[in-house]
Order: sequence, then C-alpha cells, then structure tokens
Amino acid sequence: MLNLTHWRLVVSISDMGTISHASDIIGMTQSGASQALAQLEHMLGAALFSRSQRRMIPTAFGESVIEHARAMLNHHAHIRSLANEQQGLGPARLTLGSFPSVISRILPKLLSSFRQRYPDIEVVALEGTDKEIEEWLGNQHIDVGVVLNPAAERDAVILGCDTWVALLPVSHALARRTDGTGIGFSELAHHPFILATGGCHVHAQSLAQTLGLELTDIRVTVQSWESACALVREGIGIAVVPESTLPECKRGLRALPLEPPIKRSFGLVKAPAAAYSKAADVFFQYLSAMTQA
Amino acid sequence: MLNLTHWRLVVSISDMGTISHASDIIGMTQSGASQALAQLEHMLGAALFSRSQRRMIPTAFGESVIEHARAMLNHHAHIRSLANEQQGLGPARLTLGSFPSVISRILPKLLSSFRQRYPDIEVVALEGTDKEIEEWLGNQHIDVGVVLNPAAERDAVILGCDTWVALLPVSHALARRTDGTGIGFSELAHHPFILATGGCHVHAQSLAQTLGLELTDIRVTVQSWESACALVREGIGIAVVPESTLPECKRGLRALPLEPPIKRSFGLVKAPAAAYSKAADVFFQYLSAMTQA
DNA sequence: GCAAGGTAGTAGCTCAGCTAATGGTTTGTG
DNA sequence: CACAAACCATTAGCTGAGCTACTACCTTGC
Repeated sequence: MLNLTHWRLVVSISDMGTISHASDIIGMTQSGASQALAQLEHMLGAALFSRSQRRMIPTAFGESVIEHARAMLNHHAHIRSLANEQQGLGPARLTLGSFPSVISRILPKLLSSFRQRYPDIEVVALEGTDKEIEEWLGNQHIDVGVVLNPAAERDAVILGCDTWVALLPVSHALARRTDGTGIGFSELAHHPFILATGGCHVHAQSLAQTLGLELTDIRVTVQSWESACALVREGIGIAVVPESTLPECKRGLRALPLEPPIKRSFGLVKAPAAAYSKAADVFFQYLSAMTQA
Repeated sequence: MLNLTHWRLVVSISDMGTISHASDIIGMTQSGASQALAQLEHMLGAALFSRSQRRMIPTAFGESVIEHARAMLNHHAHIRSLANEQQGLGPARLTLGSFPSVISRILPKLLSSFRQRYPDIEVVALEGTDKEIEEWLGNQHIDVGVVLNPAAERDAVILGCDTWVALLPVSHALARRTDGTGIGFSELAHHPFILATGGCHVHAQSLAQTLGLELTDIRVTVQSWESACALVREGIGIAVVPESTLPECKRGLRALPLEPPIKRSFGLVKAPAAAYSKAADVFFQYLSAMTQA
C-alpha cells in the first residue's frame, strides 16, 4: 500500500538528486529506498526518474507527481502544526460564573455542544449572585462570567434575553384587564410588592428603582422565582418576574406585560486578564459564533 | 506510522457519521477502523471526533484536520489520474524522419534529453532525403519529420538554422579577398561548380536556382559534404555548403560568406494525422519548449 | 585498472495493522 | 421494564509489508 513515506522519498530524491542521499535524510537504507521507489513506480505504472548517469532526473510525469507529493506533504505538515498548537491548548480548565437561571436554562445546550467540539477543555460552572460574579471577574476567580445588561464597552456576547412581566393572582383587580395593553409602572405603585431577585440583588435593586417603587412598598424580598410565585398566588402581593420563568409556576397566576417593556439580557464577558488564556478565548469565540447563528 | 488509510478513514467517518459505516466503505473491519482512529488521535494528541450518542461529531480541531485530509486525498487522486493517462500514453513508439546532418548534429542531445523525461516513448529516427521525408510525411510512414525552410502555415518547430558559405581552394583567386565582404552571386557564376546536396535534392535544386547557376555550370553533383570538400580541395571547382559542416574538413579550403546571405532552417513538422497521436504531440511540444528556451 | 559512488537484487526478520470475537453503553420499542 | 438494535472499544492472534544487511553490478574519474 502507498505510504506517506513513499511521497517523502520521492520529494527527497528530487531534492537530493540521488537515492543514497535521499534515503539517509529520511532515515532509511539505500536498499529500502530503492525498493520503495521501485514499488511506487510499479504501482503508478511509469517511471518517475531517469536513472541516467550520476543523478536521478525526474521524468516529465515524475515532475508533476512530485509537485502533488509536495502539496500532500505540506498539508501533512500543516496538520502536524495544528496538532501541536492543539497540544498547547491541551487539557485545559475554564471557570465560568453565572446565575442559576442562566445555568439551568441557557447554558446546558451551549455547554454540551461546546464540549463536543472541544472535549479537551473542561468547563466548570460556578453559580453566584450578580454581585458575586462581578467580584469574581475582578479578582480572577473565574475566567468568564455572565452578567446582566452588559455595558457596550465590555464587548460581551449576548447569550439570551427575556422581558419582565407583572405577576398577579388571577383574582387581582388588574388581572381582569383583557385589552392586551401593558401595565404602566404607576399602576404598580402602592400595591404590596414582592421583590424576587433570582440571585441578582444588585439588578433587583435597580429594577425596583426603574419601576418607581419605594422601599416601603416592598413587602417581601425572596431569592427564588418559585417562592415569589407562591407568595403572589397567596395574594401577599404582586411581583415582576422574567417571562422565561413562567412555564414552571403559572397555576392561579396571571402574567401581564409591562408598559414600557423592560428587558434583561445575559452577556458573557471575559475577566480582564483572561484574554491571555487560549481556552477562554476559544470558549468566548465559540459561544459568540453559536449565538449569532 | 501514519498511512493514507488513516486520512481516508477520517474523511469517511466525517462523511458517514459512524465508524461502522465508514469502515465498511473503506473495506475494513469496524474494529480496525476504531483502532486506526484511536492511533491517529493518539499521535495527534487530541480527539478528532466526539463519541457522543449515535454519531461521531468532528471536534473543531477535527474539522480542520479533515479539511487538510480531504486536500491530501485530492492530491492523491490527482496523482492516480496522472498515472492513468500516463498508462494510456504508455510504452509508445514514435517515428521521426530527418536528414543525416540534422540527425548527427542537432538531434542527439535533444533525443537524449527527451528520452530522459519520457523514457516510455521510444523514438526511432529514419534518415532520408528531403523528398523522401515529404513523401513519408504524406503517407503516414513517419509521425514527425524535419523539413528545410518550412512554410509558415505548417506550424513547425525550428530546431536550428545555419547559413551557406562559399567554399574555395585557398589558392583560388576569390579566396584572396580579405576585406570581409561577402561574395555576390554573380561572382560565382561561370566558375566550375560542385553541387553538394547533403541528401536534400529538392532543396539543392532550388539553391542552385537562387544562386543563378545554369545547369551547364554544374561540374559534379555529390551527396556528401565531405566529397564536395575533397573535390574543392583538388581544384575541381567551388561549392556552397552549410557553415555547420565546416569544422570537419577545412584543411586547404577557404570559406567565404555569401552576399546576400542564404540561410537554411530545420523545422520539425507533424504528419497530418499525427495530431491524434499523444506521443507525437508530447514529442512535438517538448522540442518546442526545449528549442525556444 | 582500480577505487569511489551509485542503483538493484536477495534473504530474512520484525512489528504494524488487520480480523474475529466479545463486552459495554446508549437508544428506541412492544 | 426488559429486550433488541446499533454502535464503539478492547483483546488476542496472525499475516505480510517493508525494513535491514549484504551482495552484485554499472558508471565515472584518476
């Protein structure tokens, strides 16, 4: 069978001019080289070199074969170099900080497809609040992190986005509205309010401000969306939650859009020094390509 | 060692999606394919495919490797196809008609270098007069032939060219001239003349006409240049011979340029139907490239 | 004529790589 | 839930392709 060695040999003979020199550059015996060449020529059915006088001179046919052989060896070398740089990237670890909701809703399929394409890069995901994640990004505890509504200058990859809705018991007065218009912020004011953070304290605070709520309106502050739903269902108050959390807990509840709408987006950002980490770079670039497709 | 089989395998797996299918397209066992892939991945130091669920999905690294592997296989296929068309051209015979002087002076190095580059094409050279060669070209007895001063429309390859000189005994009156000017045709007229053909009767006739010789002036007609030289040396007459024949026989002789100069060129032409012969085509093209370089 | 340098041929051995058979894991199904 | 189907990995064992060492032979240059 034809081996890469054959092509290496052919190219080497063409370069060196004799089988002997070629053979000991490749690291085999003159005899072996002679046999290999003979075999190759036999398989191709025509002579590649003219064995005239002191040198091996390529035939016309030989010359075009040599050209292709060179190209093949180039591709081979290219593969080797790809492999080497892959080695450097090697079995790497990458730490990712994110919020519970993103980890459970958005990341799973992204991480699994990333794992398929880069099996040598291990991604460990850390769950934290928005404040913690900013902290970890700052002190290099994580390589990449998911933040809410990233500022434009952080050059983030937007992983997803959802809109906030007002959550009311079905029995609530506002819940009867059927004209499809959103609920204005002012309508919300002075109703007992349940502030759900979903792990994002800072963001929740700013949300409350956006809505024009005063602290006295806030009846309860809870972490999980489920708790908030339960409280709303019991009539303790009304809440504002991301739309994507709804499917899990909508019995006895009514969700209405806000007017003007409020959205939150999840952005993946790199820790300042993580630009140096090849793995982080690959991860970042991959998710960027995935989400914009 | 890495084999072409490995690359074929990789490409095939990528196309088929599973090792099993790939392996039996290539014609090996699933087991062998699995081992080969494992070996290849080990050598490259990274996984090429993710063995997740039912399919083999290329990793990012794998994908670029596959790309190069495809290119290598393409080159390989290209070489195979070159070999096949070389087969068709195969051990071929090619008949070439020419004059003695061309065969002995110009062709040897051309033929030997052609033989080096196309060892599978055997060239047999036939010697003949110019009239015979035209005849052979016409009745397909030869594939290619050398003719003198080929007409432009025959699209010939000019193999060489030499100029005619007047040949005189050193004792001849005209031979004393040292001013370097050529001998005019009229000066030649009415001297006893020796017509040497060198095998080219037709050409010799037209040469005689060009010189303004009348048949009565022609003392002797001989074939070989050597004979003509001998006769001139003996004072039988003067002759006009190609410059390139001189080195062999210039003792006791003086050669002077003609004014205006007369040249003859040797042109290689194909027999009408030889355009179909691959070998003749290759030969023609090769000499064309050689002589214009 | 002889040494130097080159290619081709031969015998023999070793190991790379293939096959066959088996086990394990995931997926789809009555 | 068990069973069948599809697929990959692993093992043991064998075969032959291809390498080495050695030799023969040809060409060239001194």
